[in-house]
Amino acid sequence: MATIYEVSKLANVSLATVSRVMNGNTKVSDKTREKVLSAMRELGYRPNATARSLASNRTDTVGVLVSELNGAFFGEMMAGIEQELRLADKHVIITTGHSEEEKEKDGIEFLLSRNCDALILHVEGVSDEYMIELSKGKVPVYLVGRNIEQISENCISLDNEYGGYLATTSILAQGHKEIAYIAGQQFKPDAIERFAGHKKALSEAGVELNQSLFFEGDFKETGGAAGIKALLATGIPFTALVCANDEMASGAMKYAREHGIDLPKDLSIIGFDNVIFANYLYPKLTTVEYPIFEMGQMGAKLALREVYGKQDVYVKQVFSPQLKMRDSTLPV
Amino acid sequence: MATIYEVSKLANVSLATVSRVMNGNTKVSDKTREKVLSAMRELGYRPNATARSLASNRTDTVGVLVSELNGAFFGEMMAGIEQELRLADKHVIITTGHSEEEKEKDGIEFLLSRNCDALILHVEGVSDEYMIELSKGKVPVYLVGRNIEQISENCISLDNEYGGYLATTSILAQGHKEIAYIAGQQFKPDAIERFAGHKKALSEAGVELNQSLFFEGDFKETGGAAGIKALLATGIPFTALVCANDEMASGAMKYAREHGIDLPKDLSIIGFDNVIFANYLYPKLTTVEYPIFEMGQMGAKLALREVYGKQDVYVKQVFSPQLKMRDSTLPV
DNA sequence: TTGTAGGCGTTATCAG
DNA sequence: CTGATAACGCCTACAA
Repeated sequence: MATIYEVSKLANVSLATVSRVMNGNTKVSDKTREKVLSAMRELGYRPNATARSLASNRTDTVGVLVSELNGAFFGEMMAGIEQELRLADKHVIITTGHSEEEKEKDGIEFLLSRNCDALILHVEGVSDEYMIELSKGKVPVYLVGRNIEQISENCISLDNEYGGYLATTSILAQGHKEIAYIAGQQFKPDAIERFAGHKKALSEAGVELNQSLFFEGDFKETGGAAGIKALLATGIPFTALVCANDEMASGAMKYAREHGIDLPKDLSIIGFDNVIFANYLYPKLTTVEYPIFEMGQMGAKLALREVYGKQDVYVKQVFSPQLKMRDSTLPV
Repeated sequence: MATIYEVSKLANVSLATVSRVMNGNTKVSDKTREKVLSAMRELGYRPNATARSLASNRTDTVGVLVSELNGAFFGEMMAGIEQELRLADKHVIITTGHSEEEKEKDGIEFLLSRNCDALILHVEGVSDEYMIELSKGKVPVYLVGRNIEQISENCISLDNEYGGYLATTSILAQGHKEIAYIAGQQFKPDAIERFAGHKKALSEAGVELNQSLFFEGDFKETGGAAGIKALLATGIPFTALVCANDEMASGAMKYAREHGIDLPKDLSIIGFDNVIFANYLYPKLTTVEYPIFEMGQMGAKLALREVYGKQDVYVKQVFSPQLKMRDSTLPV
C-alpha cells in the first residue's frame, strides 16, 4: 500500500504538502495540488486512517450505544444516526447495553477504549449522576431519548410525560373510565414519565387511578401478554388498556384475542412509539408517535456541530410526541 | 493520560516488557508482571488503541455492512454479530448498503478505509464477480445470507430454495391450487432462490404456475400491499398467497383486510423469515424460519476463527429453513 | 505557498 | 526472560 511518502516523492513535493492536499485546510497552489492528486491516483494511494488518528488525535469515529440492536425502535434510531454520520464521513462503532447498568457502563468503557471522538448514547440503566460525571470527561457525550437537566445541552429528548398524557387523554375523550395500564420498567425514565402523564390525564379528568389495574411490564411483546393476563385475572373490569409502548400493546392484543376478547369492541388498546409495525397490526394500533429516527439524526448532528465543528447545522433538542389515531381504540 | 512509557518508568522495566504484560504473548516473570500491573493500576493506564493499531497493523475492528439498520431481519443479524464480537473484544463498525450496488460498494470502501481486520457483509446489490474479486484483497470478507460457490468457505447461508419449496409445499398440502406469489426484487439472490423453490414445489405437484399471479415486490410492507392490490386487480381468483418475506405478507394482510377479505378464511397467506412480529400479526403468520441471529453469530465466529486465530470455534455454514405453521394458512 | 523535523503511543525485531 | 531501538504513516508547528 502506497504511503504519503511515496506520493510526495512521485509528486516531487514534501510530505507536508501532500498532507495539506489531503486535508484541504491550508492553501496549496493549484499546480501543486494537481501534481499531488495525480500522483495519488497513479499510486492508488489511500490514507491510513490509523496513522492519521495517531498523529491528529482524532479517529473520525463516533461510538453509539443502544439497548438492543434488534427491535424496531432502536433500528430507527441507529438508522438516523448512521445516515447523518456517514454523510459526514464519520464512522459509527456500535455496541449494546441491554438496559442494564453494568452492561451499559461496560459498553461505554468499550467505546471509550476505542478512542471515539464522541459518544451518542441511549442509556436506561445508568443514573443521572453517572452521566453527569461522564460528561465531564474528555470525550463529549450526547444523549438521545433522555434529558438530564444539568447536561441538557447534550440531550435530544422527547416529552414523554406529554406523550403519556396525550394517550390517556385520547382514551378519556372516548368516554373510557375503567382504564388499565401496562408500564415499562419503573427504573427507566421513559417508563416513569409516560406513566406520570397517564396519571396527570386521569387526575385532570377526575378519574381515579386504580392501582390494581397497573402492571409493570418490560417493553416487550411478552411483557404485554403477561400484563394483560394479570390484569384480566384481577377480575376488575376495564374497557381500555394503555400500554407504554407498541411492543407490549401488540403482545397484549395477541393475548386478548387468543382469549376471546373482541378487539377493539370489547377493549380499546393504545400504544406508544409508533414503530413501523403498529400500522400493520390488526386492528391498526392507535399510538403516540416517537420520532426516533429524526431524534437519532439530531444526536448525530449535535455531535457534528460540537465535535467536528460543522457550523450552521440546525439541531432541535426537544421533540413533542403526537397522537396517531387508528383503529384499536373506540368510544366506549 | 498515562502512556506505556510512564508505566515502564514507574515499574522500572522497559517499554517492551510493559507491552508484553499487556499482550500476554511472551513469557514474563511473575514478579515483573506484578510490578507492571500495579504500576498500570496506579497510573490508571489504558492502552491507546490507535497507537497499538498503527504498530501492530491490527485494529481489532470488524466492519459490518447490512442493507438497512431498521427492519426486524437486519436487527437480528446485527445483534448476533455484535454479541459474538463484543465477547471477543472486537469492535464493530457498521454501515448500510441499501441493497443498491453503488451504495454497497461505497459502503465497503468506507469500511476498508477504516482498516478493518475483516468485513462481514450482507450484500444484495453487488455481483458474485465483484465479491470474488473483493475476496482476493488483503482484508478477509465474510458473507452472511448469501452463498457464492467460489468463496463458499467464507459464506454463511440459508438454503433459500428449500425454504421457498417448503412454503409452497405446505400450501399445496392444504389443497390450494390457485396460488399467487409476491416476490422480492428479482436481482436479489434470496428472492430468486425462494421463487425457484416455489416453482419447484408447484411443478412437483403438477400445478401450473400462473404468470399473471406473480408480482415482483420489494421485501417491504408497502410492496406487499401493492402486490396484492395488483394481483386482485387481475380478476383471476386465488385462494393462497405466498410472500417472499414477512414484511410483504403483513402489508398484504393489511390491504386484504381493508378490502373486505376475511383472513384466513378467504385467503391463506404465508411469509418467510419468521421475524419477531410474524407471531403477533393477526392471524398469526405461517412462515418459514430464517435463523438470522444465529447466522450472524456464525459470521462473527468465522471471522474470529480465521482472522483472530481463535481455534476450536465451531462454525456452521449452511442453514436449513424450517416451516412455522401458524394461523394465516388454512386448508382450502 | 512550501519544506523540515519532531512527535503521536505501541509493537516488533534483535541482541543480550 | 528482558532491554534497546527502529519502525508504523501521518500531522503540525516552525522555518524558509
